[in-house]
Amino acid sequence: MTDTLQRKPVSQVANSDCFTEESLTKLKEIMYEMRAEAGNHLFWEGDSADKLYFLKRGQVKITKASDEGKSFILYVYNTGDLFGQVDPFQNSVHSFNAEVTENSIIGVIQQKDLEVLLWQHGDLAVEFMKWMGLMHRMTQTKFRDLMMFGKPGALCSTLIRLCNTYGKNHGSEIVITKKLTNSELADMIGATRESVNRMLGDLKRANIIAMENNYIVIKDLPYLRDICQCENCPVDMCRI
Amino acid sequence: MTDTLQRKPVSQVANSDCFTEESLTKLKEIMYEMRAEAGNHLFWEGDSADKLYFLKRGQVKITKASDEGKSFILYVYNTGDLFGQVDPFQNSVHSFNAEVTENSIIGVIQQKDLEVLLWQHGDLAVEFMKWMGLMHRMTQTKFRDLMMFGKPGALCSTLIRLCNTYGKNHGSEIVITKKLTNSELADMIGATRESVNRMLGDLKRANIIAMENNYIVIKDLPYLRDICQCENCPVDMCRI
DNA sequence: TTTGTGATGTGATTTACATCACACTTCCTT
DNA sequence: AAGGAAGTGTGATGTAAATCACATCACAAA
Repeated sequence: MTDTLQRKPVSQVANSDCFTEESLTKLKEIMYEMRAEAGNHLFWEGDSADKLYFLKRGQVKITKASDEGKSFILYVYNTGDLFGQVDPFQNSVHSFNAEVTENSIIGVIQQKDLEVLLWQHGDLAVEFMKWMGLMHRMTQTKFRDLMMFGKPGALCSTLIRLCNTYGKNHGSEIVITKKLTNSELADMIGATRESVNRMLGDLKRANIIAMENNYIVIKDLPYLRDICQCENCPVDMCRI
Repeated sequence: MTDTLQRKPVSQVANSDCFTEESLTKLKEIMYEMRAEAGNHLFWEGDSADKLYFLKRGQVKITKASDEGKSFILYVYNTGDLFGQVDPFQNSVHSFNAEVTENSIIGVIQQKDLEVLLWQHGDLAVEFMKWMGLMHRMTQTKFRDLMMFGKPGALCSTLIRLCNTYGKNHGSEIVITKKLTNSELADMIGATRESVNRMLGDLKRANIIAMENNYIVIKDLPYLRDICQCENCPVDMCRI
């Protein structure tokens, strides 16, 4: 139940860990591989949503842009993550953009093929349902964190999620092994760069976090937990 | 594509409409029925989450309370709605409270029984997956609306969702056939009662909405749509 | 008929956060 | 090595929304 025990030894956990080796193999069999360059888009809002994506390597951000030009980052997916929309409508469209932020290798699954697979393999269907449930809960808890505890709470929640996704233990400290700009963090919590900068400054001054050659280091995780009333949920759920 | 065409003739649409009659029957066969009085709780956060609930009659709100006593309403479920958590963890717990707000008759499905059913019936598994996808998107779009367009945007989005859930056409106007207090609306958008009151006042003065014996009537839906940059998504998704 | 209770409506004040403006740093390029 | 771009840090100011503090209203119960 301690902070360090809960976190897995590896620095990066993928949401496809929900699946057994066999199920993942079955999914991989119906994928076709594609490459996408950083800066491209996998899909735009309004595009029809009938595919699932398995990120074999790279990074994809799910974002939403407002009319005034502000951008909101809903998810950041990394190597090993599975994402996409499964919808009951024939002509369903995406509500968000998928921005490729690192050169990526992506396995694409057609919804029709997935349906056949789920139809055939009950065990996969059950695992898939659990994976979907997990992703939904991740959205819900993030929603709660960003709505209920003000911008500082949203930032602390995001830092915790970054720990769970990219964290590497270093004694009692946790290094977030991923460079992040103030602007990126701002877009993740719906705040401005300036606000994030000031909040991070406060946390540094209070010795809650520190910077080590441009990586954020968490020195006092319980403090962050306290601010966003974090209940120490499973790392697999509490992610970016 | 017009507003009136899009809305179904019945004033209330249930999320279980995602399922075929046969599938719903299969689900009903593994339910056991229970009754719950208004004011009780179906579950509290921290309770183990291993059940699904089918609301045969009544109303249940999914809420979250902050330490400072503020309450946030995540969902409002009504007759015909299916809800609950399906999780990959053995000892998974709820992150939210389920508050029974009207005397209800509820069909309870054990996760284990559901798994067997999905395992056996591929067609049900596919439908179930689509239902889960729809619920997830509902959460995502609500998240976006409440985060990106300020409190007025959040309120307009909520009014539109209320239309899609409880709306009844009356000529060019839409009556929200459900009494709502300012406080309730406030808890749905994470604002204060006073703010909601002022915003509703503004909308009334601008002739966007009106009150008719304590029911909200929407007189200018396009205006609401504009404020929260609503893209006219399917009514089944854009709900409370 | 009064009294209590929950809801609405509204002003004054405070607070949180965005916006604007600009200096400073890093590091990449050619 | 100089110039530029991208990022950081921070003050001053503006604004949305919360908070506080009441007045009023509707209506049910005593």
